[in-house]
Amino acid sequence: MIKYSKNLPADERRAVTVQVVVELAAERNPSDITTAAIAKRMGLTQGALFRHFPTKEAILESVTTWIANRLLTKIDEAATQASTPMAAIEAMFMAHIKFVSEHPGVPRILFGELQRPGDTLPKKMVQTLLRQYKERLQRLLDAGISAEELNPNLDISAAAALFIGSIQGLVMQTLISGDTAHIVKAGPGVFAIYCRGIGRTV
Amino acid sequence: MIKYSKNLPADERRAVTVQVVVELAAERNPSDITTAAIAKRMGLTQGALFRHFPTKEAILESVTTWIANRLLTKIDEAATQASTPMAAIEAMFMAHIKFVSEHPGVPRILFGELQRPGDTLPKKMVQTLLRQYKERLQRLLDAGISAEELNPNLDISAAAALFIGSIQGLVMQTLISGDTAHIVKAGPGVFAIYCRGIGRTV
DNA sequence: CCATTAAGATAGTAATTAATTACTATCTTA
DNA sequence: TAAGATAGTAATTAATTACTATCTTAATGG
Repeated sequence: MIKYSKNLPADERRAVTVQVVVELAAERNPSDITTAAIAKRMGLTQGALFRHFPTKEAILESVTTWIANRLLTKIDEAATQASTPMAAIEAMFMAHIKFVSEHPGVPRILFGELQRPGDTLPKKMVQTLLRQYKERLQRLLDAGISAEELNPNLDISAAAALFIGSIQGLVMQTLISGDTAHIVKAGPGVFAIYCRGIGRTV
Repeated sequence: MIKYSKNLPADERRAVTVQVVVELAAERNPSDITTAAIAKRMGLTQGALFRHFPTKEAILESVTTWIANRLLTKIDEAATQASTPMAAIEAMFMAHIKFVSEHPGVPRILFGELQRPGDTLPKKMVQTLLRQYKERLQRLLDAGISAEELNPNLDISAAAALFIGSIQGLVMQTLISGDTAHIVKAGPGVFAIYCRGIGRTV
């Protein structure tokens, strides 16, 4: 396993570090992740981390960048393959819950960053990510109305909020049950109700 | 202000402490709240806290108890005043977002506790709260189907998850915008879509 | 009005944290 | 294969954490 290799090139070490943080965030509250824990998971000493990142904050910045790139790429790929706006919204939903089920730490990291007081760089990055996410969503919802797939009187902003919320609700469910696979199983049922809520006819 | 009074009776001091934690959770990540910060907010020294609570964990237990009692009472009051199951669901939703807008720290505390590894007492208390919440919800949804207000083929479990998620989505929105009043303004729009999603006709 | 007691202040503790240090092992390449 | 660059180690730092022991003050009932 590369994760336990020593003397990795700096860029690989940084990449592995990001992965380890995402991994640890699946197991505990992201704000409880210490630099010692990150290093230990890689089989490194704590001090070695600071050869590759100037501060702990810089690690979180890299993690946020990875999440943003990865998530937006995944949902864009899914959406572009769909033929109708409604199909694109569904594909986006499924791609998102697949990503989250593969990386259960991700929503915790995002939610955690948003809670931080003041204007830290990682927090602003998460806000940017969610803004971009919302833009894509609203574009699709607009297109769906134009294509007469959706309720013409739909409140676009509310529909976007509920879309994000539906995923967050599934995340809550997995936190209650402790079963990360639950989100994929329960996802379609939740989306069906959402779909009915924004749709043209029932 | 009672909060800054000295020499409060022990039970009052404990009550004030709980309020202060809820207050602080609105401003920062709940897991970043230190005993020093709690004491400072009350105009007390840090050591004085431990006259009233044996451990920090015990403070969190009291906070969770307060939230559970308060939230369940509020939604029960709201639901019992409604005449139809659907009206009760709506009243429950509005009561919940009102409570959350008055105490923005509450959903953060609940989400934070759920993330903790292992089986801490506060975590189990939150799981119990959410289970009780879901029970009430599913009872109302069942009644709504019987009363022919709701889609007879409704996936009750998914509908409950989406209900909780819709609130969580609104919370996310407030975290992005930083505007706690937003949740009350945007709430009805989100609920309208939810309502359409579970409803019988459109 | 004073003695008792509950509440709080003061001044600590040990453990943990992110970060820094001087040093060593390993890889690359000319 | 020697020299320089890169990656990691081990020990230590100052700050912060939850928690405790001891002293002081304020409220209250006889």
